[in-house]
Amino acid sequence: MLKQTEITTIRDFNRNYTKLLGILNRRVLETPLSWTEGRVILEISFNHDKTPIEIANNLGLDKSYTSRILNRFEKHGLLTKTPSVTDSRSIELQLTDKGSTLVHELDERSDQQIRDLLAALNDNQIKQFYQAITVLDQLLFEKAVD
Amino acid sequence: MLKQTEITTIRDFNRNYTKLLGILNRRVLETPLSWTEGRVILEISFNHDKTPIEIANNLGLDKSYTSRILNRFEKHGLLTKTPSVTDSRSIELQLTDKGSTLVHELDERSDQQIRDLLAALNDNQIKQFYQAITVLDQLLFEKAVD
DNA sequence: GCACTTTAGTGGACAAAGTCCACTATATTA
DNA sequence: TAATATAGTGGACTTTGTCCACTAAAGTGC
Repeated sequence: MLKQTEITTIRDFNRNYTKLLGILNRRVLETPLSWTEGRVILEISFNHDKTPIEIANNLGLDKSYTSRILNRFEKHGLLTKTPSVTDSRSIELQLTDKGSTLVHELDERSDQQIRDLLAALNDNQIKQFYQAITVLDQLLFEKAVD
Repeated sequence: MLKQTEITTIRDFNRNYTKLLGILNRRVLETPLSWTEGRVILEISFNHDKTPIEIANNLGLDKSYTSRILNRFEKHGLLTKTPSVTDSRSIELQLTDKGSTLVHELDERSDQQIRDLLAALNDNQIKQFYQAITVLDQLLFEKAVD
């Protein structure tokens, strides 16, 4: 099926690509947030997660760890907690204006990360890149038919 | 150049892809080594690094941190250190048989990671995947001409 | 040769990130 | 109603990584 040289090519690409993204991510992270904190606040914003447990589950984090992160967010005025009306063991999270502003900033930096990634390419190459990404996305994440 | 929707597609792909690789990596990491330790021992083996400072530089690690990792490796019989003949401040590293065996095991697990990645795809899809990876690799890492 | 600066490796002290466990208070199930 | 499961929290801990200072050996300019 796959030759050893092809596996090696894919492995090398994966290593190089994740490394490159990691380097570009440093710019995204030039914020008060750590990598995981960034994922958490984006998860709250983007997926409209309402409770700590959802976030912990969706991101695969320890619930205790998540709890502490959310406490820090609250302390820094990024979100507010209100008791859940449907389950009084639970809590609902709302981003404050400050929190939303930060999310917006992270979002723009992430967009910039992509532009940086492609900065050295010309229009035709960017088109090729996008098409290749689309192929991978469909194959891995969208269960495209043959 | 890039539409916002395209940027979002790329961002989503990057997030999903790194997440998926991270999950598959857990299997690779079912060894006595942490992620960074794995990178270090592979670097010693693959790039034939001979000195701690080369490893620290190549992997972007703190030299103190690297020193401690290498000490652990020595303690666990994965490598031996010999004084450099050309620079007596420095040290040359050699993997022991045990170290080489571990590298081989990591290598096989990494290959298996790729197979797992593509496990749900049929032959034609695997071919498409490989071609797309090749395109990305050339565009990002091989400075291919237009 | 001799002062000066740089470099390789190490360890102490610390910070950041993440895990594990126990606990309380609710909710769910039988 | 009794037993069990779940949400959230905090204490204690480990792992991971950073920063700084130090020694000993090179390298550099003269």
